Amino acid sequence: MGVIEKIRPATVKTAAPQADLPLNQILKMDCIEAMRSLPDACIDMVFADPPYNLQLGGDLLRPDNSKVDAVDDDWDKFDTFATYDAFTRAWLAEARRILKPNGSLWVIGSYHNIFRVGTAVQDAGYWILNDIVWRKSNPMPNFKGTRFTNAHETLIWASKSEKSKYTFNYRAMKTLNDELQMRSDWLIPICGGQERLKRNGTKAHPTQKPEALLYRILLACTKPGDVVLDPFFGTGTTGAVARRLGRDWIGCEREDVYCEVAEERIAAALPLDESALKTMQSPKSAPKVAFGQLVEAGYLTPGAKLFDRKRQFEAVVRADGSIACGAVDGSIHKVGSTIQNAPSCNGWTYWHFAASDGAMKPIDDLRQTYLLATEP
Amino acid sequence: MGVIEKIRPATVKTAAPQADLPLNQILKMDCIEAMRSLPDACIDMVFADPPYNLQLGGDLLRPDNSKVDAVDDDWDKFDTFATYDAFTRAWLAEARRILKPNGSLWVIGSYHNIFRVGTAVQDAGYWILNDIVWRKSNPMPNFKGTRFTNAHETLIWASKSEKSKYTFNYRAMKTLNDELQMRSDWLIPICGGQERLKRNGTKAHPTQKPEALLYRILLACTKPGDVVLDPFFGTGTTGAVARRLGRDWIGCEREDVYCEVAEERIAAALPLDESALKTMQSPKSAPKVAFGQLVEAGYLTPGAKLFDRKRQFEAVVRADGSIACGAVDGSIHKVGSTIQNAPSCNGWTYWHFAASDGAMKPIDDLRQTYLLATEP
DNA sequence: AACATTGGTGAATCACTAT
DNA sequence: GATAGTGATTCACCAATGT
Repeated sequence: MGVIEKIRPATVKTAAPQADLPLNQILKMDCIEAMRSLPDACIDMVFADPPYNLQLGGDLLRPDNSKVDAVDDDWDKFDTFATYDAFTRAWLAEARRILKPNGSLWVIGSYHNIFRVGTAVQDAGYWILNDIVWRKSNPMPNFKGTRFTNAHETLIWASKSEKSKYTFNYRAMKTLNDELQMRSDWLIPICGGQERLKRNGTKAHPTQKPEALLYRILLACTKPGDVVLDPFFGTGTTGAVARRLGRDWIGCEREDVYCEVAEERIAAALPLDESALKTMQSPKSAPKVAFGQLVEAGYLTPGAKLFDRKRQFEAVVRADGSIACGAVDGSIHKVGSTIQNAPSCNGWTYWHFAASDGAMKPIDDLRQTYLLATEP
Repeated sequence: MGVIEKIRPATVKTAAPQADLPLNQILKMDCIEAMRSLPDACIDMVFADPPYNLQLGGDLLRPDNSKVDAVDDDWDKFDTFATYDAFTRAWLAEARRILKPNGSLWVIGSYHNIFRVGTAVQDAGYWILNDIVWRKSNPMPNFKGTRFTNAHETLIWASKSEKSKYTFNYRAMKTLNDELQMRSDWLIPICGGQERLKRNGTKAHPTQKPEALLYRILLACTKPGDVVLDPFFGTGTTGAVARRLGRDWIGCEREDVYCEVAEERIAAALPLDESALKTMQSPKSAPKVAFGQLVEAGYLTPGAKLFDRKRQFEAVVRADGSIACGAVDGSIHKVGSTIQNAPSCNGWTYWHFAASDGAMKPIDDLRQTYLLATEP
């Protein structure tokens, strides 16, 4: 019997002062302008899929309106990069302002732009937690045979600052990946088939992202009820997945066509019910049990003997829940670390007791039994 | 039969004025100084494995309390991003000067530094051709369960300029990859076992790269007789592979110990061993599918019901790919074994879902469908 | 000889709470 | 803010030893 059964339901979040946020809406304007209309520290996650190419076509902010003669290729390139960098730094700064202190940022890009974005992320004060590789199971081939098949895109996951206590649902990710830690390389098909949104028979958006990608991101790094903002909303993949997973969302998008498609799509995306939303929890969210409680409750009698797995050490349980091993005494953890000369020790798994059948079992088993018996 | 045999003989090169180059030698000095001693446009490829600027905190302990041997060498320490950027731009500029017009650059890094390096590569006038993901088959886990397992590093491949007629041995790569185009994600084990160089019983260099990685790079982007320069030579992986493949090399390295180890190693010039060849020839990973992927991909919706063949038990699919059957929850395998009180259970064949025609089908059918749809 | 068990390790930005 | 206490946390591969 595992630990899972003991997990309490998600604690109810204290009424968030978010009543004035434009939740679950598309702000039909430039993303920087849109973010400026929001208060500081109100967003749990920003997911951004910014323009990749550097052919800006007047779309983006140009710090000064000077026109550069495209005589020198290198200079022209530099100007283009500088313009893109300025735009990137501007939206990243706004995004960081509206992020809560423990909020996090996801950005996706390809080799055309991701290095510039990543540098700007670091310079803006974010703290990179991982870079993630989206491996496409069905990428477009390199028709000319001149390069390697460009079969992946890169995502950056960063917290607002180095000290942030960001959300990472470790256990849910491990469960999702067949009880192995989720790695930084994800194999996910590109968006096609029924999922690919069409408008007048052609694809509605050139770079629609697969829902599976957003699903994993939101499941990993947000909690139900969190607010996710997407500055480049497009056809609303972020909104659709957020709604399904019981997260609130805010989108920024200037193109009317995209907004229409996104609104239809999200309306059709049904939220999951609460039981389906539940994910595997880490044992640390289970109520704590002090070793002394087991003694009080009679699961172990004062005077009982505890052993390490190899029976090299023997300790005696005392009435107050401390244990003594030779001259060393104290908590199960402290004695364990002292006699091993280790910096730390989890006494629950280090110490064993002799069960009625003579087998040695970790005292953590007793804790589980106690939890089962005392859970309301 | 390896791939080597398929390589065409070197096309006759126009009399190369390279008689005065320090071929197949280690220049025992700072790499910028070393490159300055070389003439313009004399190198076919630069492969660089620069310091990553890891910025590690305190010690990291494994679950068994042993200490992780961190990279704490002085050569990896930089005060600020600005210092690191200046260093990066300086060596990239020298490297570009000594590259032939059709030469190309490879750089490897992790999320700590690769974004800054990539930005500098673009700003220096190089033209990025691909970014390549080295997926590690055996990375170090994330011991604390705080992030995704950092399971890859990133390489950038760039030509000297946009107009360069760079070398890409498309046919050799396709042959190496079972007659499929070589993709931008490469699965290669980290360097260990016999290949890992030791000095006094401990690793000679903290970040020795696997020969398989260099093998693929040199095979793809150089011709026999080409000159490869490595500004951060370390223990000479680049030199060893270059020699085996009939390429000339030049290394830059300041540390005497690394130079000694590298010289011995290259002199020994071991032929590729069988295991290394195998890793290079069969880069495809086993098509393993986690149950959670089916949920992410929409093959099963959270909230869907699963049944055993006799419909005695019913379980609900949850968002993270766990299932819940009454009070029991966990993976499809664990829940199956628990409710049957069996030591183990193959969830794929035990659990069934109701197909659109009402028939009960094992979820393994979904896995097969998914594999067919996503097989790379 | 063949197989099972144990121990070691790899470019890592690796905890949280109460006092 | 610093310190101390509690206790959560690992995958693949290789080498050496044990059965």
